[in-house]
Amino acid sequence: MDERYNFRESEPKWQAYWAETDAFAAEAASAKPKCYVLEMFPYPSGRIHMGHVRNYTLGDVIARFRRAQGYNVLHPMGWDAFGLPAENAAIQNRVHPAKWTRENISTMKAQFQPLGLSIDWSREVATCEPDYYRHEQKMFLDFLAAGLAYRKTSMVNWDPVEHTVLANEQVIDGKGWRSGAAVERRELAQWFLKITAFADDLLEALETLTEWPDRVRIMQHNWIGRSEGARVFFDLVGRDGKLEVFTTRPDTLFGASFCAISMNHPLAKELAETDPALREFVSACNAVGTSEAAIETAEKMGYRTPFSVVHPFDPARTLPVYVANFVLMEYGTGAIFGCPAHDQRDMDFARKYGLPVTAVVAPKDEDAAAFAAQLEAGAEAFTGDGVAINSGFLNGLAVAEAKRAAIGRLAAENRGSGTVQFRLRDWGVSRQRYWGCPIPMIHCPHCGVVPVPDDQLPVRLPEDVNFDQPGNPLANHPTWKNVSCPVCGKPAQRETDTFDTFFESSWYFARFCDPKNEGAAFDRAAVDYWLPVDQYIGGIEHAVLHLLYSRFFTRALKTCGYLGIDEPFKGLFTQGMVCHETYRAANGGWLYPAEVEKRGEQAVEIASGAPVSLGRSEKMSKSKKNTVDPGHIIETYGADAARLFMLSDSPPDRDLEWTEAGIDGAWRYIQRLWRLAAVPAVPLAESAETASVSFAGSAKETMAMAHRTIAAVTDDLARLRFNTAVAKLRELSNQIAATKPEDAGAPAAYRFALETLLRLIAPMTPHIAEEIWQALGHPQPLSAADWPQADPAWLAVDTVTLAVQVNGKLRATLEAAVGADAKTVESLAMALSAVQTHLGGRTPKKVIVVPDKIVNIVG
RNA sequence: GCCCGCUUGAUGGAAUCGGUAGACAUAACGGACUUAAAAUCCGUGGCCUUAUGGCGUGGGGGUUCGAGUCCCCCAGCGGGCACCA
Repeated sequence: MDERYNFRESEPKWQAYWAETDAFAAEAASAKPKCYVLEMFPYPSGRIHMGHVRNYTLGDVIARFRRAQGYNVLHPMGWDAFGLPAENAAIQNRVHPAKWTRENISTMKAQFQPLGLSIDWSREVATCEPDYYRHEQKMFLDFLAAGLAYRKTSMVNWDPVEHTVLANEQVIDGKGWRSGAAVERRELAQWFLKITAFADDLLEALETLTEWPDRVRIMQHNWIGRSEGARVFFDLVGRDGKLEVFTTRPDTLFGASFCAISMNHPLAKELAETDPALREFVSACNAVGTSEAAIETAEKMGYRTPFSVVHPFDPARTLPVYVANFVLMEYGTGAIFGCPAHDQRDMDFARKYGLPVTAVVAPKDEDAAAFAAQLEAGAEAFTGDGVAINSGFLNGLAVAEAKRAAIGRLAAENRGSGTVQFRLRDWGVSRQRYWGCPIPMIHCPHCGVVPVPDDQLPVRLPEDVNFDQPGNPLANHPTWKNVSCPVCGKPAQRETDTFDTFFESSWYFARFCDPKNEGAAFDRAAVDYWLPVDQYIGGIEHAVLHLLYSRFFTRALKTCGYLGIDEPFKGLFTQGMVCHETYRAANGGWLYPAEVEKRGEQAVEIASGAPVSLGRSEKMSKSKKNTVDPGHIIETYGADAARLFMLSDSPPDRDLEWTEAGIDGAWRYIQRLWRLAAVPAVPLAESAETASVSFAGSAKETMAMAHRTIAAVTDDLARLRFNTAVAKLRELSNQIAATKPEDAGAPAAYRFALETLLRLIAPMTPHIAEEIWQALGHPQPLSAADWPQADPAWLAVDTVTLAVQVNGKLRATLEAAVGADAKTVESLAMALSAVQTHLGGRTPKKVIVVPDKIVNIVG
């Protein structure tokens, strides 16, 4: 063996070997238990970045580890290939989105190869290809038939930059999730998927996802936003009809002093037609905007309509109806009743418009009359628990009981009912864009909207489009959209909207189970075998987008008989971001790390020698130029060093700070590992057989640590604690190097521990592990070797170090036999001079002995 | 405003059940080797201190023989949701 490890030779050699031998192909039929490991597939943006390297390295370690443990592993890769960047590239560079996308895929695939990932490339899919998207067109038609898809005209979020509609989940703080442009409200006819049909189930099933991070479950829980309450009908005074209101506090109905409706409420719209003052009020409200800051500072504004309503529990009382800027048409019924005493916003509104405040809940132990007087005079609403007062038949009931009683009376009198309201709304999937899956529907002037018949699928995207005019190229295409109606045969037009690209990513994990199937999306037996995904890995940014859509889609597919499960991802892991320090030149411009050289605490620009100011570490991004090119890193340090550093320091769910020192350290360890074999401190035994060898001194300790490390690393990898696994492997390396040749059994211990180290580290740094394994004379590759087993005999220890405390402070340690009884340990401890010194002659009041751990002498 | 998470040496982090705080690294420093540098090897390393002493896991309080870990209050940082009735 050479004294230095040459990754430039070794890494491509092993990658070629794995490819030639189909080393990572999943077995079709297997007696082994299955394990489906999946990382969120990438969008083919053009080049891979460090976030990809981290994501796919984490998945690869799990896949290789499980394979070695004897699982039939499915570890596929594909491309989330539809999307807007391809269209933007088409507009800017006059290159067709299909060409741009396919070239990016081949570039990125080539960039993935040198990472040495254990991927089954035979299952690769790209969602922009008709052999993929044809199946989701069929799924959509099945959803339509099952009542899970529908078309309606509604107010939608319109992104003025992307010229398309966005789903609620894609609007962040009033801005488009990708463009950052302020979203406008528009009324459009759209296709929707009925995600609300599963609202309760999606919420309740979060409990069963025990291998998901809590915060993702909480985020989905909040997003679904279930609230229990009541629907209440208020009779309108002087005209037919009722005003329907949703409330979570039917117990406070006796405290109602007004009703308020949204300016988009049918009653408000009707009134606006004849009331110019209301129209003026509406435009004043619209001018405020919907950004976070605008909403926070916006004043509660109301417009007094001529309408009033009758109180449901007291026909003698009427309440005025306002149009108010804070009532949303999209939530509940677009109308509320206001109870100022017990809702701060209603209180603010009542004070502003001189409406009465009546306390109807008082804390249990306070004087009701005094509390009510104080509340009604003040400006703070009381929202705590208590007992109903001033509330007729509800008086004396606690809040929860009063809610039930109020709902009971409403229902009995046909004035309302208990109901559950969700924040979640149906998923709008229409996008006015070209580079997406065509929605397989046809608009016929005679027959209405009709589905494209199965035998005419797929509806292919036409390639001959141009991007010279704004808007959707499909809508501007001269011929594509003109078809004959499949029902009546007369001229009709295709739907020119395409699906939201989250449609494709909502079922790709199922396609990987049977990726070449032409007749169907996938074979039922294949998904029954492979799904759910055992370990899914990706960024937290999809906590409510992709992950919620996929959970819905799986249920919808089950409804339509495609598969038999509810939850697509059994285990979910959300990895942290890859961050880097930021650099700014004197002129304020950002600088790439490659343009900066650090000299001690100072940093200077290499080209000019000018000082550079150091900024905080942030997520790598092109805009701040704090990026490092994965290709460059692999060329300089090799894939194993890059992978090792990705896994070493930070726990995988936390952000990782990429540093030069860190990758250097990983590189040095790779070389150190090589030297353990190439320049061994102890001549290696012929084989790793240790049963017939007797060990002493450092050799014995090396053996013991090797076995301890097997147990610890196996546990760490199963729990995705890669950083601590690396630490333990480094400890074992240190121990191997410290093995003394003169100690009995040293050659066997050295070889055994080294081979153990290689097998344990192989999932993380597979190339060098294979190389050394081969150099040690193994004819079979390490990638085909079994995972090592710790020998319980070596894990057993006969003595243990106990901490000795006096009054809770550590004063000494002592060696005792494992399992030594309390009396023995106590007398050993009392005999220690440090204990006697600190006791200062006092007699112990109490001695606590925790076997094999600690003795605490209280005196 | 509501919900969630985090806060440990110069730095990333470890401490899995309440039981020896700082594993393993990175940076630094001292030494060996070298003409020299790099690499490598050996060593030092929480703070204060004359210490066999004291203090120490964001701050304050509590429970406990014992708290980084549990409870209460507060602060800072990060994230999610938000005129949601």
